[in-house]
Amino acid sequence: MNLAKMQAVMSRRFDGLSVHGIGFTDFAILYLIHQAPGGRLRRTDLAEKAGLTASGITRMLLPMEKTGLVAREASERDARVSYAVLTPAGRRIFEEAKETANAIAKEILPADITRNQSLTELFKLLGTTI
Amino acid sequence: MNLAKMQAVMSRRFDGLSVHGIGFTDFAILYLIHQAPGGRLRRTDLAEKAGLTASGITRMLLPMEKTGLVAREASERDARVSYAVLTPAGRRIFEEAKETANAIAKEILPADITRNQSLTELFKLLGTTI
DNA sequence: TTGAAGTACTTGACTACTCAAGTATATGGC
DNA sequence: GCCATATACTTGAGTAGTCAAGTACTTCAA
Repeated sequence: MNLAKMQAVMSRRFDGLSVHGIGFTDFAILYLIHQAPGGRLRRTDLAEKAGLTASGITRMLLPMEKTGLVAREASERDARVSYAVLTPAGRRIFEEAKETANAIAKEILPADITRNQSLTELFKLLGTTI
Repeated sequence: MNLAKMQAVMSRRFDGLSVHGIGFTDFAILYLIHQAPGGRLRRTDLAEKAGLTASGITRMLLPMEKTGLVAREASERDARVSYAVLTPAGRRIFEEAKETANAIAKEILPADITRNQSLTELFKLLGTTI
């Protein structure tokens, strides 16, 4: 229950990203592509990292391709895979949204560093147990 | 990102509840009604506790009313509110599903108590900061 | 070198929500 | 007593996913 509520509160808070015309998941996707080696990610890997299914990624990326935030790039080695890359517009929106996201994160997390630390520690913990 | 993934993994794990014919949110709803004082909850309060909107509750409860897990109870004082209560069938299913949920939770959480403790502590922490 | 099994992705049909607007009732100040 | 404002809930339309099935390609072993 706490988890569901927490999740609900989190994504509600990050609604501030909508000023950039993107949602929380879109931001996550831009982030993941941005920091991937070579600035590109196979859709399958993107799905795994974002905690979605492959079909979820197809559907999320469709409007993002239409509005020109991300683009497809074929693989030279494997005709099945297509990479997701950021367009210049996508990079720009991501940088802007990152500022907003950071501001929101700072607002949510207390200034108190010890708390912040236990938070990251907690996430680490959850990462290992799941 | 971690949060989204964690949430995804969690609800995937709790798919085991489907043997009882209910999902994770349904279980949460049964739980919340069950442990409410008087065994009943205003739909609004249920929404707040479950981290949903009022309309989300309306839609979740609709099939649960049809299959006879929960029922409506009018308020004597306020004609606007209707309480959600468990039917005998709902109570039975809840008790059965609780066993399953506990088993899943034990499987997910490590036997190590210190970890478990920091987990609950973390949740407490998040409760205060959000 | 071919065919069986596996992987990457898309699509159709569905679920579980959300928000905005609407209905019904309650409350508090005048 | 009556109106403005607020609260509880429902409903229509839309979004963000899921799963199962299908297509296209790859790999590997006989």
